[in-house]
Amino acid sequence: MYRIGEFSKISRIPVSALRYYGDCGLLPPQAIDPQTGYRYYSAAQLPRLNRILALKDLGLSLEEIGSLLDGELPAAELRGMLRLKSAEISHAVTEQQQMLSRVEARLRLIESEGTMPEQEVVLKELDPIHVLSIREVVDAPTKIGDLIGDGFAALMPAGVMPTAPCFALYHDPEFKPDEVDVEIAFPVGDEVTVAPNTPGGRAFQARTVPGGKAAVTVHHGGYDTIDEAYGRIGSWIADNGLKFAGPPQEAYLTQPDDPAGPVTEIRFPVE
Amino acid sequence: MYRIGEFSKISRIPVSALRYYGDCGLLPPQAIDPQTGYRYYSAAQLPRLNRILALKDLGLSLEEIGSLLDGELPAAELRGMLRLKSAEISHAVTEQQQMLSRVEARLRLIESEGTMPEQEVVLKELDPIHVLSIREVVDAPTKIGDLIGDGFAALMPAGVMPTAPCFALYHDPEFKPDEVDVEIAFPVGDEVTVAPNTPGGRAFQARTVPGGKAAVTVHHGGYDTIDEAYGRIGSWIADNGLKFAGPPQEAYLTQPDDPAGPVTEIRFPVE
DNA sequence: GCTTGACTCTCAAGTAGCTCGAGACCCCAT
DNA sequence: ATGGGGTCTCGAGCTACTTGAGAGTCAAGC
Repeated sequence: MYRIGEFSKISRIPVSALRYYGDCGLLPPQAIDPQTGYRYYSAAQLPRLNRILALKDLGLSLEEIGSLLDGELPAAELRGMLRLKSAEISHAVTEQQQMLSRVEARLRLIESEGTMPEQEVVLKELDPIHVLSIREVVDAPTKIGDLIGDGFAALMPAGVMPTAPCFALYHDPEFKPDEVDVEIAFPVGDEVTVAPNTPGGRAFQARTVPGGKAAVTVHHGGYDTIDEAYGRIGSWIADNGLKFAGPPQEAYLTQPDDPAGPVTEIRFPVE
Repeated sequence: MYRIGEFSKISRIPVSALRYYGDCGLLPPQAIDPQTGYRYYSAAQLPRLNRILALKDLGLSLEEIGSLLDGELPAAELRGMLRLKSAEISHAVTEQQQMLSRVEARLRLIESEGTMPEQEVVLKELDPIHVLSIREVVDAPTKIGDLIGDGFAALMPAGVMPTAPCFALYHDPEFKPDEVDVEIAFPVGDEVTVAPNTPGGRAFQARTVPGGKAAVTVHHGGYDTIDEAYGRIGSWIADNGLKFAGPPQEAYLTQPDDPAGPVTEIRFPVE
């Protein structure tokens, strides 16, 4: 029978960890002196301790280990657990590798630029969103503002309030400045399916814009400099080895009269 | 100005996380109503939030992000930080991969054996340890017990108490049952350098057994079945792609009169 | 028998990055 | 005035321990 310090020395596990394993029932001491509370361990407990360590080494949590050890090892269950773990770990590995490649991309970027960019591109998960939208081919990007105005003008009096900032979807496979196929979407509750025509006589369509992963960045400033944001997001997508997966979106996050200037969010569905 | 729920919707960050970022100074709300405590955010804060997310995505902690953002980005420091992170992540990746291969080795083992072994092999870090030792070539493994007895008989009267269980080192490059080159080591304090000869007339030598990683398992039971443990540890080392790195050790963890039977720990320095 | 120093005990708090819940307050529409 | 949904603060919970405070224990030397 060893005292905890000696047992710690021969097992090479810190005293505090041994106490912890004891307290949570994983490795109770062989005996506890009822007078002094001293824990006493025996060498015969090393196999159990080693099994705990080995399972921990496989990435199992102490709780999982406990149920395995006390459940007398139903081999099938252990197999299932390990298969799960294996999937989990290989998922973690690919995630880490992606993180590594992101870090390295960022390092290259810093070495070439000498500094960090003002705006970042991040990957986000978009929820599917139900909208009322109008789609039209316009001959100049500035007409988009008019479309939005018309849309609001039709919806507000009808008592339909957008539930999130409105946004545009660009359906052109490539950009043509004098023939833009654009859809203006107003997020609304799921139950809203009809709306009056716009002042320009256009009809709303109710549909659900699909969700999924998207590369997202924001542009802070006038519309004439928005190309920066598009350039940034494009090279980020390339750097991270992703692919376009749907029409890009442009969300208008500020009121037209915001003193801090307009803020636009650009979202490219990817992968 | 958005309330926290709206800002959460457009940033797709949970309210609780926004509050947390605000509380720890990373992203304080643009304004807080002093009457109600309501937090108000503006779209102009999205760039900062995105930067936080991007840096978090690179694996930086919130504290590191804070110091980078508030320290106005000394590019050199950021570079250093990222290089550190990069090394850290690739280290984590190789560790995870090793864990994965251990899990898969274990899975294979279960599929072939149908159950889990009673004893485990684990990798531990050995500390260098100062010992008094006697080395001799004996013609039968059973003579090792006599050597240990002689060693104790010499040390105890001289007031030298071992500080840890004594162990044997096997110096043979290969095993020969009738000619075993064995060293019996008694761990002692650093300051102990001399001891009387043993009853058999053998001289102690003071030396430090080097530390390092070792594959460790314990054998519970008589010496005649210790081959199981050697077999186990040998195949474990092979399965995990390690190499022997020094003479194996056998530590005797129990007193000869322990009612639960003897317990022996076997350690193979590796890599 | 007393002191000293090493060891051990219990209990509480800290770690990172949030999430969740309780109980109270606020805002807006009817 | 009321009701429902949003928001507030504060505290606990998550993992696997580590660290520290304050008190009790053990063995050896005087």
